[in-house]
Amino acid sequence: MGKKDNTEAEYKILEAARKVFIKKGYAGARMREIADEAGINKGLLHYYFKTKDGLFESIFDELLMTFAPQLNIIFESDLPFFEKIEQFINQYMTVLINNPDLPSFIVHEMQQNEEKVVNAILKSKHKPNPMKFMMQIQMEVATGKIRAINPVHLMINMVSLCAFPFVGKPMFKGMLHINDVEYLQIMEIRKKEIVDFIINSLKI
Amino acid sequence: MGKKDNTEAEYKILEAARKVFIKKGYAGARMREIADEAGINKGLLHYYFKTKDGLFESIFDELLMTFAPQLNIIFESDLPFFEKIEQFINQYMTVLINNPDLPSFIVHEMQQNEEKVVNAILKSKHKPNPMKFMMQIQMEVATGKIRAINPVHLMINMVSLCAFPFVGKPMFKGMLHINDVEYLQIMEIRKKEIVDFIINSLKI
DNA sequence: GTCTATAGGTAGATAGAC
DNA sequence: GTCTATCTACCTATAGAC
Repeated sequence: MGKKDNTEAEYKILEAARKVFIKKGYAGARMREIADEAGINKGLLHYYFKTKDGLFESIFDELLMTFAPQLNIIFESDLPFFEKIEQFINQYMTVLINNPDLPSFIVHEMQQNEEKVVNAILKSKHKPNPMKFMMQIQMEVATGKIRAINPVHLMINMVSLCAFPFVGKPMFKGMLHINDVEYLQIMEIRKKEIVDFIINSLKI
Repeated sequence: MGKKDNTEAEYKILEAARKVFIKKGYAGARMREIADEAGINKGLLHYYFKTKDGLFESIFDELLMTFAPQLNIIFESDLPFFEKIEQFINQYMTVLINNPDLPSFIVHEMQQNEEKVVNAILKSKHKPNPMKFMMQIQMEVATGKIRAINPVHLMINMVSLCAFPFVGKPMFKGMLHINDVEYLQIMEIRKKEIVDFIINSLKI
């Protein structure tokens, strides 16, 4: 077997690493399992990525960026208030539906290495900056467009209503006695449910 | 050193195991670290608990029970609807504020071993059964007491608004530039914020 | 019951043939 | 570039002294 396109092996390794790390977490993942998943040899992992830690960082940064820019859409856009909320919910839920196991992975690894991860986010050019959005909320309150509400909690509410159903998927699946496919269908319907829930709560 | 009260050593081990498992997760926890945390020898762990897996199960079942019975309070009580919601939010948030690292641990380990954990819950006498509560929601809608809302999503909303701020604590702390003490203060205020948010959303 | 010492297994990482 | 074989370190678990 001659030499292959090196980008292909590297790509297969990254794909496999993403899959295994997301499923098992950093501590639970095995270099052996990543190699098997990629269909290559264990030694080759260390040829492309010196250490497990290096491989992890290569994929983690990329995964973080799957979420952070989506958050910035709401925080920094100039849309009218209710439209901004609706667009954020739809867009964020779509990302989550397409990556249902990602939230659990992110929050777990963030907790394992809080300062390291938080610093990585803050240094990133995609750093979430909710201040503009929270000021817009206060403006809406001040001008009587919505009821008085604490901007910090409204922001937390929006993210929580979208993200937790994916983090707690096993629990809700068990309580509702449904399978993965049915759960994702519920999440699809949920886009509109969340928007209605928030908008109704904000009306004067 | 003579023999000590055996319940004391066992208690210290369980305390230490709970702390280390919650912080590091099953895969990341080390028997050595648990022994050190308990102030006893590594060999003694295996005297009281044959295996790491056995020690884990000893504490995990107990931790699960910290949450499930609280959920049943809302699902099975006979309180008027809005009072039931308020009591649930206050009670559940109090549990979470007193155990802020528990949600991340539970959801991560549930995902690692979904069928095993879900079966353990379903077999438990504290099994969460949201059916009664969801039927009450439908009754409120039918009698025109609240706006039309999907009971499944209202139930998910209530849990999500309480639990996610703890799962995503590192993220929110980073975004808001605050420390742990300040974060818990926000969570204390949040009890009322969540109740207001839900009640306002349900009004006709 | 509590400790020390160590066995047995497996993980990440390296060396070297091809 | 890709593989096999192996090293070293660490982790769980056991054996045995006290």
